[in-house]
Amino acid sequence: MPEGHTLHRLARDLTVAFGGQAVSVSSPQGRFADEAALLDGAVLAEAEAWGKHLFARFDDDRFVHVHLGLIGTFDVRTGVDAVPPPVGAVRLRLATASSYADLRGAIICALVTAEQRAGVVARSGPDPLRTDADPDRAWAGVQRSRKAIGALLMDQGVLAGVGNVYRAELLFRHRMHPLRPGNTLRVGQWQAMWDDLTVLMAEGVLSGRIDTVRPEHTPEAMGREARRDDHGGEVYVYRRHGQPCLVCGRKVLTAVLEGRNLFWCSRCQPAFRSRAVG
DNA sequence: CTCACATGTTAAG
DNA sequence: TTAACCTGTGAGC
Repeated sequence: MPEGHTLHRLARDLTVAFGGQAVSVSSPQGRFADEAALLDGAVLAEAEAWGKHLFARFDDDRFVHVHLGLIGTFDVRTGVDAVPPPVGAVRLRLATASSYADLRGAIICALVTAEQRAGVVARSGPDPLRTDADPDRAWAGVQRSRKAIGALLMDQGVLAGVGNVYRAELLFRHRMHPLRPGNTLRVGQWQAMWDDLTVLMAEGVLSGRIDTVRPEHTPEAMGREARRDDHGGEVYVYRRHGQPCLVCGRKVLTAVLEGRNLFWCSRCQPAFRSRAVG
């Protein structure tokens, strides 16, 4: 679940549920108990996402900084008759009379200052989901790097919010080999990828899923049987290794790059060949 | 039921 | 490079 779209969706839901209200803050699991006591009863002004980081702003410019990591969840429930007892290891619970939100398994849950929040933002690249994002900053990071574009897309200091699913799918949609060096891209290629990301991820915020298959390639349009992926969306290559490419039929390949699984089609995303020699 | 692995990142070795 | 975070899902027995 937790790529950038998930965090932006969560920020929206938290703001709707708690924005402008005094919130009961607790830590049933205990690891956030001291901080929760300091915040208990304070007004939550708004929640905001920056890449995969989430910040909930409380009175006096205090922020709860959350990063879900790989396994974290933050469940927001509104319109309840009564707030139920916590289930499992709830590190942070926000609650009002009619809403509650439970955080479990997060890699970061901390009470931070505005300065600390600004530091996280400063270390992040532009976020395609933010209207104030500057794609040229990301291009600068891509253009000067000899690292693979498949690694740069996941580098949160180059751009913020892309995870393994969006990486695999964006590269497929642009027919780009994951190992192509960043400094071999043309600016037009990067602009097209960035523009595509802003649309795809904004759709992801609305739907809560990652859907990347174009209408002309859906199973229905291709006369194939419909299919459902683990994560609930329709994708071209993510975790489809060994299965036929939805466009050309060749087997989807997989490899590990910097500790993360990579997926691509060898025919649709041919290896990049430098023009420098020969 | 138990086990491995996952849309992520940091810190220790 | 590996463990930790410690949830959720799917595969396999």
